[in-house]
Amino acid sequence: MPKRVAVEIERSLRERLASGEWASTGRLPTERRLAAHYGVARNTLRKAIEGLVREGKIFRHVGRGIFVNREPSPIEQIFHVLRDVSPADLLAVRQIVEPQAAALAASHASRAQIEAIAEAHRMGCESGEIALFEQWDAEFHQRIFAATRNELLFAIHRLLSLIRQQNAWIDLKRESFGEEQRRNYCRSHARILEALRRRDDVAAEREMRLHLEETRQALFGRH
Amino acid sequence: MPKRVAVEIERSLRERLASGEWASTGRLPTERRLAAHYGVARNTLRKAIEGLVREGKIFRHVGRGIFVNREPSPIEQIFHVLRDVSPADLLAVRQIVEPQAAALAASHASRAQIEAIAEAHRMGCESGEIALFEQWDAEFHQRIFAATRNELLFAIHRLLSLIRQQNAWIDLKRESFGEEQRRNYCRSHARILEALRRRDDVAAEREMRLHLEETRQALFGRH
DNA sequence: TTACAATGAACCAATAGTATACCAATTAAG
DNA sequence: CTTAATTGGTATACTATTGGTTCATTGTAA
Repeated sequence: MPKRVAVEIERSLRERLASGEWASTGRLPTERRLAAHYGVARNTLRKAIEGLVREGKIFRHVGRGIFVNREPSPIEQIFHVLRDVSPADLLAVRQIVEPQAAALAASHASRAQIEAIAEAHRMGCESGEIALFEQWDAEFHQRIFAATRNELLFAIHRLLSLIRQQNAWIDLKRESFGEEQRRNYCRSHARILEALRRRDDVAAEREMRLHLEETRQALFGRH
Repeated sequence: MPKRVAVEIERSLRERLASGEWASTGRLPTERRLAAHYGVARNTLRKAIEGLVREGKIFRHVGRGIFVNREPSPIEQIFHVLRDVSPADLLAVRQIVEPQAAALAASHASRAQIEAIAEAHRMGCESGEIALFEQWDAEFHQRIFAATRNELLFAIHRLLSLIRQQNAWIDLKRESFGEEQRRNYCRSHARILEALRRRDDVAAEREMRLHLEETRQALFGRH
């Protein structure tokens, strides 16, 4: 029978790969070098590595080379997801988290923190430009999370803010954002702030929920 | 093989930056000087520093030069917080997020996803060792988040799981975790699963809320 | 002979790096 | 204030290397 050199080479490459021989640099020699190393034609070597490619143990790029498939760390995996989250998913999470955060803030906020929230509300309502309003709008929500006195909750909110900043679909919102909408938001913020001042966690939760429903309709229309 | 000089230079610059070589003046040499130092074209050097710019470790100004950014990037700041979150804060966030996630799962889960949740429940109840039970317990909750079909929500849950894994205070829980508690958890899981099977989002939310209250009492005692 | 593995060669397309020029913002000297 | 030099930002042309592909040819076992 024919010598079947390819399967021998494939076995050898599997061993060398498992031994971590290429793990440090993360890349293998070129096909031509490997072929020369095994004293074999490039076609034969390509047959030998096709199985490894199909199994996902290695992957190749034209003009670059052959690389070992390194499993990304859990954190890397998570952040890979965060890069392209849909606006619908983001809003759904906000609708889960923010009303409860408002309730917590009503219970836990210091007087200074509530005044900081009030300041953000006032600056937002008084600001003329849309860009400035959006900045104070973000500040308003952020200060509510800070007032929960829950570091983890605050961190999650900053994470959500980061997603909003680095995703382009936020521009869609800006187009559909007029003067009337701005006044509505301002009134909603006022009701939330009022509930916080009264330390009324139930009302704060409700008003924040209504505010986010308002936001949802501005983005996606009513259901 | 293509030399990939840029990657090497990027690694070198990362080291020199971390070592504080440019910390005193706060600025790096010009692109042309750095390129000459590494004996490389300016294009290549620019590729090498693009990653550092994207991560916010350095920033550039036309006509001025390249400067080191003393402030950690937003993501680094967030993760610095995540490293030492109190168990109380973590549980509070779980109590906010997980009941709503259960409700979403009841509405959005596929039949296969519900069966996957049921499997995790069954394996957990049948497992003899505590360690094995905890593994399936985590899997139970994770699969509920997967069933929400909200990628961001799923990512947040994996983030919370990471925090639990890398913080040492989880050991406190294990000490206070007996056979009776395990049976209680198993019954709670069964009620949650039943609600999911009925597509009853209100019941799923309620049962998950009760389950987390149960967890809170196991950790901190009753209020 | 026949079937199949392997060879050797050629060419394509993608990528990395080099070299060069020009632009716009900034800075410093006159 | 004006002007020249410096610096990062950008674009283009060119070279070399690498994986992707095809094809004619050779060698060997059935």
